[in-house]
Amino acid sequence: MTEQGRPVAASTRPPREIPEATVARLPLYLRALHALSEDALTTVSSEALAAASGVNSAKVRKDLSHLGSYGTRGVGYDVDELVFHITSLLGLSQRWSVVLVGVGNLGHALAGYGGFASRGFRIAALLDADPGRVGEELAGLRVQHVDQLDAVVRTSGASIGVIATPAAAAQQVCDRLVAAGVTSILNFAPTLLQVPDGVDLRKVDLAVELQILSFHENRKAAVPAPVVEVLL
Amino acid sequence: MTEQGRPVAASTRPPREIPEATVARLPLYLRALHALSEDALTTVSSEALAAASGVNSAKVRKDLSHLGSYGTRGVGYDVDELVFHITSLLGLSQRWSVVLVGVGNLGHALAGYGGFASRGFRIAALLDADPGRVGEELAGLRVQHVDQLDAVVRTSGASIGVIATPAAAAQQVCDRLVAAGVTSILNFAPTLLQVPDGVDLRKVDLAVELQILSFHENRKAAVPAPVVEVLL
DNA sequence: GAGACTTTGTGCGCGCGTTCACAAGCGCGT
DNA sequence: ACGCGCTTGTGAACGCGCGCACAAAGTCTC
Repeated sequence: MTEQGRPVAASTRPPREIPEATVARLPLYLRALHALSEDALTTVSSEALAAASGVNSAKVRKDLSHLGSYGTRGVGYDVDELVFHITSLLGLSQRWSVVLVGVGNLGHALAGYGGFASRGFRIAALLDADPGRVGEELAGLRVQHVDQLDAVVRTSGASIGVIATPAAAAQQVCDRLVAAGVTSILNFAPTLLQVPDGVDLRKVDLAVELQILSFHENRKAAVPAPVVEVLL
Repeated sequence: MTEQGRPVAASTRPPREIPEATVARLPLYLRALHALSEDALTTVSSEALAAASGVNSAKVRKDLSHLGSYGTRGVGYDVDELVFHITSLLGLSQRWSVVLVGVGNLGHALAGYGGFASRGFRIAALLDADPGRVGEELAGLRVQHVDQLDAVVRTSGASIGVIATPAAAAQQVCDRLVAAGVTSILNFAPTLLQVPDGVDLRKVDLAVELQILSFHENRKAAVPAPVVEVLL
């Protein structure tokens, strides 16, 4: 976050396309680096960072090489420098405003989740379609009606939307968000959303995760004692 | 779910290894199929299923071919038959008991999340380390102290554990779950967990998802107007 | 100052997953 | 009974990402 040793002239250029798989790991590195930083470590080897992030060391080196060469052979990477560059590449040096739609169980949890604020995300507004929930105070914010969506997005300048509504309402909320100018959406509703080009969409599906576990659990139970035919 | 046309002798064999990528999509197909089923459709083409699941039709066919050939050329797939086979392959024809550790914001949301019960997952117990939370009633269950973990897992026969604790406690909880016999873990804590071989581990990291969105958002803002050097 | 040691950066081969494209198969209409 | 049209199932090419292994490059010791 602070200034590093030298002025470093040409290093600002984000060299080219960064592989999506690398992007997905950068937050992990960042988290590990913050932990290392709190332990007052100034440099870290790819091996150590790999261990702390749960990946392969070669992968770490290749990933970091994509954002320029900030390592020193024989030494490793400067922790603060890496933190700075990853933070800046991920766009976390600015605060993003996030609009959260759907204040049910999950929405409550998300609104109260500390991990958002700690990484530069500011919840700009909470919205819900249920009049019974409008006005409720939550995480220092007052829940507003979803009809306010357009106005709220525009005045807050939010470009990220989080959908935590029931599946049936998700597409409509999504459309409204897009229409209001949101260009990145994180969807927790268990449904397929259609977004126009230029809008990024990520999905977190809790039920799917459990079902994948269930598959493997089923396999574990079936292989040692192959009692599969009982079903017919 | 019901019996299909003929007795079908050799079709029960889950033919071989199913690619992990396919497994991850099966729940999506299942969801789409349930929707089709409610619309009283009896057959579905790979094209239609693909559209409903948000994937490519060739991928759908290849995925479904991994679980045996249940399609009819010129017609498509029998919806009920597909539902039956996918359900059974994913192990959803039995109810899995799930132990949920950590009843903070996220834990509350998870406990109240309907998507679990609707797919054959039964929350067997809620656990928390905070004595102030023990005894609280939630989703029809009483929160128990985490010291009960071993006993609860053994008596309920739960093989799936969900960790929704703070990061600092996650590894310890994980170790306890494994020691008690849990063989699949879904981790919501933002930390790297170590598990022994034979234990499946999946991770859901809300902060990481937002940071990935932030990266793309940052790119979108940077490319049209390349104002990146302002930071130095 | 030179050599030994450490660690980065990357060229390369491999395997998985995606997609195209098409032959084989099935039903329906005539 | 036969052919037409539709849809599956899959062979094959492609591309991405992973991980090994090593040369390049820097540090440290003596």
